[in-house]
Amino acid sequence: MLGRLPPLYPLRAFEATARTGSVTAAARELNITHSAVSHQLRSLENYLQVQLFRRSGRGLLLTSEGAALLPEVTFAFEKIISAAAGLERPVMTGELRIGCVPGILNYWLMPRLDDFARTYPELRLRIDAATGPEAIYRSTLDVAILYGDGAWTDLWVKRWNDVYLFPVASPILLNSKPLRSLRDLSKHRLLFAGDHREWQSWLSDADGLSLMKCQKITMSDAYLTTQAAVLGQGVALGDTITSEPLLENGSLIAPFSRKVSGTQRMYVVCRMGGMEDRTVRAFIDWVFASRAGRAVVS
Amino acid sequence: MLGRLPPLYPLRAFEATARTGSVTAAARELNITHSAVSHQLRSLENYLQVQLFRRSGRGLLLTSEGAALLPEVTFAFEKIISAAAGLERPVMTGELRIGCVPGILNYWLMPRLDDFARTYPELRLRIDAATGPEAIYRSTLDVAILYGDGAWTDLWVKRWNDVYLFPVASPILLNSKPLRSLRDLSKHRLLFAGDHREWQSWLSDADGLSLMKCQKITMSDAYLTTQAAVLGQGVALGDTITSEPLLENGSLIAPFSRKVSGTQRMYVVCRMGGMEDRTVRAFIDWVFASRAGRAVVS
DNA sequence: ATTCTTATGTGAATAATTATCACATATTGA
DNA sequence: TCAATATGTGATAATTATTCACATAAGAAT
Repeated sequence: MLGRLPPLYPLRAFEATARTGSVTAAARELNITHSAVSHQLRSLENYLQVQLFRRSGRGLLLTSEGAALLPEVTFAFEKIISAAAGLERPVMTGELRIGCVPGILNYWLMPRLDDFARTYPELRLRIDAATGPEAIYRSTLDVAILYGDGAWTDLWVKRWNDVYLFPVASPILLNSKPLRSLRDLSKHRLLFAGDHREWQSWLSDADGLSLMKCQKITMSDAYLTTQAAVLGQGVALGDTITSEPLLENGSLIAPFSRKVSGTQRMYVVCRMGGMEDRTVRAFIDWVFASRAGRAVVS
Repeated sequence: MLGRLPPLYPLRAFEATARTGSVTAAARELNITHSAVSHQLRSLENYLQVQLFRRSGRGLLLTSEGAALLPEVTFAFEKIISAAAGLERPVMTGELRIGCVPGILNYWLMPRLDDFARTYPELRLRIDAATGPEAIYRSTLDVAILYGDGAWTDLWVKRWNDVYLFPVASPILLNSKPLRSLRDLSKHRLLFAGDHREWQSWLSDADGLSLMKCQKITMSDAYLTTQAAVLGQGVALGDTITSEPLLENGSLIAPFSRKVSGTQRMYVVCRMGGMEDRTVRAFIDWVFASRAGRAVVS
């Protein structure tokens, strides 16, 4: 190995960017921010002293040097991936205990679980609804997808997805009782998950109104409010992840386009050394690879 | 790129270790410590959940998994190196001004300079003896190989080599005036470079003696004392780098096997943004690749 | 056997790199 | 012209890589 290897992570950023044709797409693929990719590209160009892209405002274009580099690098990385994947190693066996907040569990995880389970047929899966990390601490669960502030001590935590909130209701309900303006909301029943903060934040973002005096029903979690909304029981605050399939198949309608970001975020969590467990890591890798905002499973 | 890339720097450590068959050799090749390589290997095995080496005390042996991985990875890295090297880019031209402490300059740099110059035929080189970083600050020099404590502010500094010191003298001198024991030293003339600290440290390491009362000559740098030793003028403190060729061709003899490490070290230095200059980086890369302790140029 | 020398392993601390955040800038298209 | 979308950037945070200082282990040398 006489020559010198260029910095490898910048190179991987280049590869993904050049292949997808976009910094943003590369960032999504690599599960990092576009900012990180942008920095890496700059540092690679600087290191190689070659311009790899021509910037044209909104998009990038490979220069001839970049175009020459891309296939070689793609090939090399694919070689590495396949070599690493092809290593003989024990089949994944044992039990993996997964926790998940109810909404994501029903509308995101359940429909995709088959994909994961199929990959590790020898793995026994146990799925539990969980709203906090307690079961992880207690070692009753190995991994969990949770909503919160991410400040759970002594746990391995990684941000998974941001959540954006907007009102949703059943088309049947809206048919009988229209919802065209904010004012109309007061004629509806509002469905609260947990506390009132999220609705409050949406309303105040909408026009500075605070909670209007209309009927309110509070339920323990977003899954229940969403289900209630589907059944025409009232207007819930849906989120980008759980409501997506319901909007798509027509079970729900989003009468307002305004979205506010949730007061907290989605995190993937396991115990401190948990990532050393292959099954845990496999699940976490899969969760990030299948992450919302990417290709949707039909 | 569906699969996931394993951590790349650990992978590069694996490649070098597996290819050379030794952690130490890999570390030398990568210009990092064996400790770093060892850590990386462990973390790669841990990540892949595969044992890549079988440890047998003093050496390593590839497992069958490791053996399967090696050629693929070597191939991939070579592909990357050749692709990066093959990029169209301007020939290196202009002037590169190199400074070096006199001893290394004469006994290490000079004999190897041809190798560097041949690689960049369009580059005009200017070589100066330099004992400190002043000329770098003044922008009279672009890079330098210096002896010191490395604490030069506002400069890019990287440790190059440690230096070990031991007495050296001409065989002719020793023929006429033997030097078998420490006591014999007092009958000789000692040659000091700069200050007395280095001799003092060797003597105190040898038997707690401080500077004995024998004749002393002080010269400005180690090149002069070494030359004086070659000419039979006395006993100098040679170092591992500069004395090596002289010991090899018989111009000098090291009557004692005891070595002490120098009070300071060798560093490669340039101005802060200097590494962005391709010629500077090329030289620094070359200096580290040709570093003492590696293959010797005949 | 005992010491020397050479090689690898390890935990804690440091250095360096990579990634994020919070904006800024620029382009396209409604 | 104003959103909406995409990239760029400096400052900061987080993560990785590397060193350090010492431990361990096995051949080689005495």
